[in-house]
Amino acid sequence: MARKARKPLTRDRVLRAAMALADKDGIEALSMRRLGQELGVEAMSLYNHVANKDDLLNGMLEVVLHEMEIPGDGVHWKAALRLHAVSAHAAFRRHSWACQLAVSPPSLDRVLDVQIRQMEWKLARLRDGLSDHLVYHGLHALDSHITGFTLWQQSHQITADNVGDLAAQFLRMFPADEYPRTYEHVEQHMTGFGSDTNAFEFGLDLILTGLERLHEGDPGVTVER
Amino acid sequence: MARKARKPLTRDRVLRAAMALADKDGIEALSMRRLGQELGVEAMSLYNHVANKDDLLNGMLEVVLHEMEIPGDGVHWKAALRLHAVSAHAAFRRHSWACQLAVSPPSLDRVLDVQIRQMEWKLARLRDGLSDHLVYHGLHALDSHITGFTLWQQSHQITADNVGDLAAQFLRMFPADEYPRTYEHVEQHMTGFGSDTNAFEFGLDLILTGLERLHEGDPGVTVER
DNA sequence: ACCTGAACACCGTTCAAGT
DNA sequence: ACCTGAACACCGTTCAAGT
Repeated sequence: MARKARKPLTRDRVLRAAMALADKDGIEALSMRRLGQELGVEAMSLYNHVANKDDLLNGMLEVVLHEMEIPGDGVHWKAALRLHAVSAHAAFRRHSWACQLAVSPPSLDRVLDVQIRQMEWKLARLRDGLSDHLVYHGLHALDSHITGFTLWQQSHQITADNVGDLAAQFLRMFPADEYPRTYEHVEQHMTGFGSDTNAFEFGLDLILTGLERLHEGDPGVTVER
Repeated sequence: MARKARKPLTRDRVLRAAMALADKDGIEALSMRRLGQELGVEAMSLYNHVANKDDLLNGMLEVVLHEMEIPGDGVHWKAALRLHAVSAHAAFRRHSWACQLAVSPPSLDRVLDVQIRQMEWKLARLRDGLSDHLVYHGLHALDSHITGFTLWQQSHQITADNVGDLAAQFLRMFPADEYPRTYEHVEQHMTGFGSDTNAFEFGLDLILTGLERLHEGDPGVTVER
């Protein structure tokens, strides 16, 4: 039997293993002991490559943020922001633990470089098409949609292991006569009334087009200032 | 000295104490041992009134959901949904731990009655003004804004104890020449360029007005179907 | 320089034992 | 019926000790 030639432990290898574990078994399964085990090492060894667990989580988030697309300057501001938002959503869906981390950062006293660079880019592109006031609120609307929709979507996700329970509960709790709208809505979800990818883009377009309309001075769009 | 006449422990008293603790010290400070201590009882006693910690968290969330306003039938669908969304946002802000719970429920196999009733109401009101297809996506856009914006807002919250660190880091990380837009944006936040309550309503109005426009067959609003 | 074992202060939860 | 003490199987993290 071949002797297992263990590769030397590095911060990068620790991060990758942690991401793989979180992707597979969920972020709640990621413990220092379990991660060490996965790497064939005692948990305490990890502290040679990572300051602590928060540092580990921060590092994992950083990798995911780098997976998000930043279109070049040739693209129109609205299309560019749309592309970025869609790729951000996709990255968060690939790593279901990441959006949670992005929105409730383990250590509030650290901001990642990549986060600031993305923010700067988004603000610059918004400014290409909108006034100061709309840029300010537009960033909030855009960012909150990216993370908010993703989290909301995850909370409604039906995973393979709870689909049976949910189906049974569904019939018990949503009787068609008592909750007709909800029954219909859930039915629409199950019959593919709208695909999941389009749901994200639907809200995204409401925001982007709404912003553009406001900039054009559309009086029909009422927003207090 | 007066003998402390301890009120009998009930599920309700446990829930209230847990909420008070989470409101004060954050959800991460809420442990069964700490909660028992707060109630003058051993942690194990709590299991007589609560099935387990997930049940406790579910109960806490339920109380918060009941704090959200459901306007009567006299109100126009758009105004009614707006009022509900604003009151939901306010409830989540009063209990900063609740939105996290709503969006990543501790036990996925349980849906709260109040959640279904609210969903039914929202769908009915949306249907008062919109077509089937818009109701379907409209609910997603609305719900994801309520929880998503709140979570996003919380992640950017500056609390009293980290304001010093952030101010220092701010100057170090956002040099005006390197990140001019971000610098300006953060400055706008600090000088009250837009108040926080309006930020939520800004995005809310983009969604509600956008939905209405789509229903009126506005060709300028491009959304794939 | 990196890894380890033992230890510390925490968790949620069970269960037999008390009243 | 309700509360408790001891215990179990977990956490993150420290630190002296090994190589």
